[in-house]
Amino acid sequence: MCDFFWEKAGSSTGEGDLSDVIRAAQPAARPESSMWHLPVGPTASAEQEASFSNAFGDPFVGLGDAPFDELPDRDLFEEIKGSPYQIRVSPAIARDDMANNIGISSGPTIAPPLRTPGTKRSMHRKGQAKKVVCIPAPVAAPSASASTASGRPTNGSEVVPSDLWAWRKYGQKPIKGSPYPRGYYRCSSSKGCSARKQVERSRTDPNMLVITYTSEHNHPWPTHRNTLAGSTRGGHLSKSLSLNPANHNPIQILPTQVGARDELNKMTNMLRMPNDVLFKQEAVEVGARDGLFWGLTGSTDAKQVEESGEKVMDPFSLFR
DNA sequence: CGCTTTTGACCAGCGC
DNA sequence: GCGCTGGTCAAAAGCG
Repeated sequence: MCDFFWEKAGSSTGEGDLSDVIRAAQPAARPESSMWHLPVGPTASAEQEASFSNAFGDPFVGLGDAPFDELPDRDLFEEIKGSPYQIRVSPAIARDDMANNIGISSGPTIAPPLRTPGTKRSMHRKGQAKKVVCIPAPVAAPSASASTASGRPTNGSEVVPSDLWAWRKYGQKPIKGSPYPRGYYRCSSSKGCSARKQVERSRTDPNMLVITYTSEHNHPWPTHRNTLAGSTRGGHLSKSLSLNPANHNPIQILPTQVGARDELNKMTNMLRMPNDVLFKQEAVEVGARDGLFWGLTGSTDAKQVEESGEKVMDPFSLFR
């Protein structure tokens, strides 16, 4: 299972119902909407893959605050279906009782979020901006899975998707009820930045990473990342996925941008590959290049774009 | 030297 | 008040 949260635009209190979410997602009202897409899971059917492919260029599904404690009723679900924003969840994490309660299949196109009880602790932190995203866990090469780039044993640490922000790990704790530890990261791009993120594997779907972002960055994107000394932050995309739920990244791949369409077609073909590799690894890269995760890019590419002053990213540079 | 990760200790909130 | 749990701190050590 992967926990889901609905984003209520303009609010970080975690309050509000799903209707607010849908209305807030209307393009006219929120053109800058930085919605997130939940990739179809590894068991996607051809039909689901097609739906996934068709999602290129679509707005993405919103995630964020407001724990969604109850399944939506039929009317609300119809409202969701009528919205321009589709809600996709991994079939692997769509519950059977969703279908029973709402009369839909647990396909990828539209499904209600999971029941997310929400811990008392998480609930008591009122007023703190929080975004939760679920992504396919990057699959590291065997040689890299057991140790960091610096050669230290990782003691079970995740291969954490990186982004343009510099994160410094400051703790790791085993979480009760989960076989996987949770890593704690803070922004090291700027002193005094309160941005934090937590990374853990979904306890019921180990192929998914649950990343919780807390607080916003109080500074612009770093012009360059800090020294990599002692860092595990490599620039290799197959091990390094970037995502930016704060939607601060000015570098985005859009289907209409030069070179992007061919790349998207390529991704579409990739998505038709009926194997786990696609969804466990390739889909991550597809998501990265497609903008399924906004502003995904390797640090090198970001630097190149920045230095050249261009805002259009060369997707093929990611293969170099 | 300045950065990183690792890891045990410490602290605070919550339930009983 | 006590114990459990999650979140943070800080020392140690490695890397470029």
